[in-house]
Amino acid sequence: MTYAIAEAAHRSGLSIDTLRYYERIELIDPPARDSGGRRAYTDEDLAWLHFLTKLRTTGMPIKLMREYARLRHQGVASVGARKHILVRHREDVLARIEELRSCLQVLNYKIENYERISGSEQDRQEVPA
Amino acid sequence: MTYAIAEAAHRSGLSIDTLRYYERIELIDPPARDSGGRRAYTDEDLAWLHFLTKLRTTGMPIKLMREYARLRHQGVASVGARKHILVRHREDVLARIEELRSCLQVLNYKIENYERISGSEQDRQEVPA
DNA sequence: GCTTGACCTGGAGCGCACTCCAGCTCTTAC
DNA sequence: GTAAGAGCTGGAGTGCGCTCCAGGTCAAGC
Repeated sequence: MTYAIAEAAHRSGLSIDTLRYYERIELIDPPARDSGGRRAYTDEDLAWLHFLTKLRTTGMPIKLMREYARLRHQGVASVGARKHILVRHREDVLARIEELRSCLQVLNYKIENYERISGSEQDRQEVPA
Repeated sequence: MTYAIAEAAHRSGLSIDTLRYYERIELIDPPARDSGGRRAYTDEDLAWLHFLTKLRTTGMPIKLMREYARLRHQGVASVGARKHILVRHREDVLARIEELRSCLQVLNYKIENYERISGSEQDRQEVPA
């Protein structure tokens, strides 16, 4: 089973242009081509794309994703290096979640404040900032 | 108490250039100037900057921050609109946290997988993608 | 056999959020 | 009074991650 680029785009949630872009910058291997020279993505290609989108979503820079993709070509010899990248990235993601959570508290505080202001009729007594 | 731009940069965690940039794009009001024409930031300015950095950290686009800053000038009349922005943004942040969490599971799965591979001596039997 | 539509390539363009630069002024310390 | 250093302005440049475009090919349906 293979997929034309439009279908691969649909399934991966990326645009057609982005798929070709990812290929150009060597994030993904050039997929097979059909008789007419068109890209034919396999399920394996899609699985890799799916994983890449997870890395992107979590904010991994494309440079590092490329590094990871490069290591992948070296097979089992690079397992340690790849694991290292993912473990470090996991730390980044956890830190990011914590950061968001801490900002959330500020947001909550501000929102509560607005509720107090509009709840009461005391005008013009807004807390600065 | 006022602060020179270098000190304001230090305290806000932004760069001097970014402070001037934020002023240019009307994210912050032009601060007072000292006798020599140099910017003199107040504690209130810093408090606003501090809040802005929270919004930035949580991924609010600068356009929306500008809108928020604009509303702020309208005083109490805009409290509803400002609250609305923050409430919507809070939803975005919560959704983002959930997204990160879900990606974390994929990451964990991959890392465990790598641990199985390098733990056993079975080479070349890597799960695709 | 001709139109239509998906796909192809190489390369240019874009939006965002800064970041840097040249050339100037102003204060402070010697 | 002069040299150093912080700050000033307007404007150009940067890096990232796409996104768009022109001009062409190819296969399928009428």
